[in-house]
Amino acid sequence: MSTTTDQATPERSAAEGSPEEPSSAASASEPSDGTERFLDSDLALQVHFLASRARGRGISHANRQLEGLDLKVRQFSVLSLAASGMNPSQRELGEFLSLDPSQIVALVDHLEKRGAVRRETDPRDRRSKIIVATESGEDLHAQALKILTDSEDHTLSTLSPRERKQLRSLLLKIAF
Amino acid sequence: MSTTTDQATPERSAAEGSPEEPSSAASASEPSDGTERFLDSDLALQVHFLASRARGRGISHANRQLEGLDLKVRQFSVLSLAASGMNPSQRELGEFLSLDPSQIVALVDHLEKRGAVRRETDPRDRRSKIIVATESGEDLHAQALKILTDSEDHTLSTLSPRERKQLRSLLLKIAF
DNA sequence: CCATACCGTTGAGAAAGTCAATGATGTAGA
DNA sequence: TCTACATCATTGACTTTCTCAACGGTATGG
Repeated sequence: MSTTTDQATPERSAAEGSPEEPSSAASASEPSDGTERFLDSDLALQVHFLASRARGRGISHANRQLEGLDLKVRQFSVLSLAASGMNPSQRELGEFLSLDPSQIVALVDHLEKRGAVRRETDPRDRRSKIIVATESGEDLHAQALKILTDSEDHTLSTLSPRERKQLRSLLLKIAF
Repeated sequence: MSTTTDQATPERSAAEGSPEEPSSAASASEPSDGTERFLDSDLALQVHFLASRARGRGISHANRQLEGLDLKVRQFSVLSLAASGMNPSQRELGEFLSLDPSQIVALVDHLEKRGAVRRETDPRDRRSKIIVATESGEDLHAQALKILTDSEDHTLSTLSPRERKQLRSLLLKIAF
């Protein structure tokens, strides 16, 4: 798909004055800078590149929206599983989130100090620590989930409901 | 545009004890580990999570396959655009790859020392440096592209050709 | 000529990722 | 039972990646 009237030929580069500017912190977005001409490169065909960009945009936006809760997507992912009622251990958290156990420690430490989660020694295996959300943690999670849902809705705004479903389904197939 | 808060880039796949081909006689279920029970969590519905995991797995595998060329996906992305004939400037590289200009400097420095790319001052704007691949750089790119194509083929092995096309199309829509 | 904006570069510090080692605990086998 | 080995959370050291501010060289518009 090409909505560009531009071509790959390096003819000129500065014929347009200054398009616009990121006036303050509001609308803005749509980083359609002028690098769309690279969409024809073979790099742009690679899924890892597209996934990286999509992910980057999504997480970036989500993190901005979460600022009010002083929470990051990274922390939310742990909190979310802790609040899921599925009683994940730290090792499981690491597996599922593709994070090193040492990072889980730091994440849980942070959330625990904040009073959002609690470490509970698994009675069946005292080496293992089950991470569960506190009441305020569940509160926080509910608020964050709402914000993230809206954020994702924004991120996927160019996709129809059907396409969104397809996207999730396809990603799920290759994510595990 | 500068993305304010962004998250990292997990490039590790804890879920892989043995790279290579899974095969084996085992039943080989979806998740390599045993954390599939979390697929019902609301976290697993979030596109950013799925994209992160998919991306992590893909890049991780790709990087392993590229080890023989002593090249990383990150470096390839710059080399690829340099070898595209589109004469990208460093600023454009940064925009397109969502990387800070300072990171582009480091990446180009590395590739230049290796003799894969060359900095050419843009005659139209002497502030700007056009990055072009050398002959050996184009060679390297060709080899890497082949490896990455195979790698992606492996990463997307659970998807039909039609689904792969859909996935690229959907990601493209939300990546820009 | 001057003010302003942009490009690449440098440097510093924060965040994230990687890896090895350790204490506590669990498990299987002699 | 005792013993060897594996697993879990944790710590610490280190590398990579990210983010931001500042600076010199260059362009652009008065």
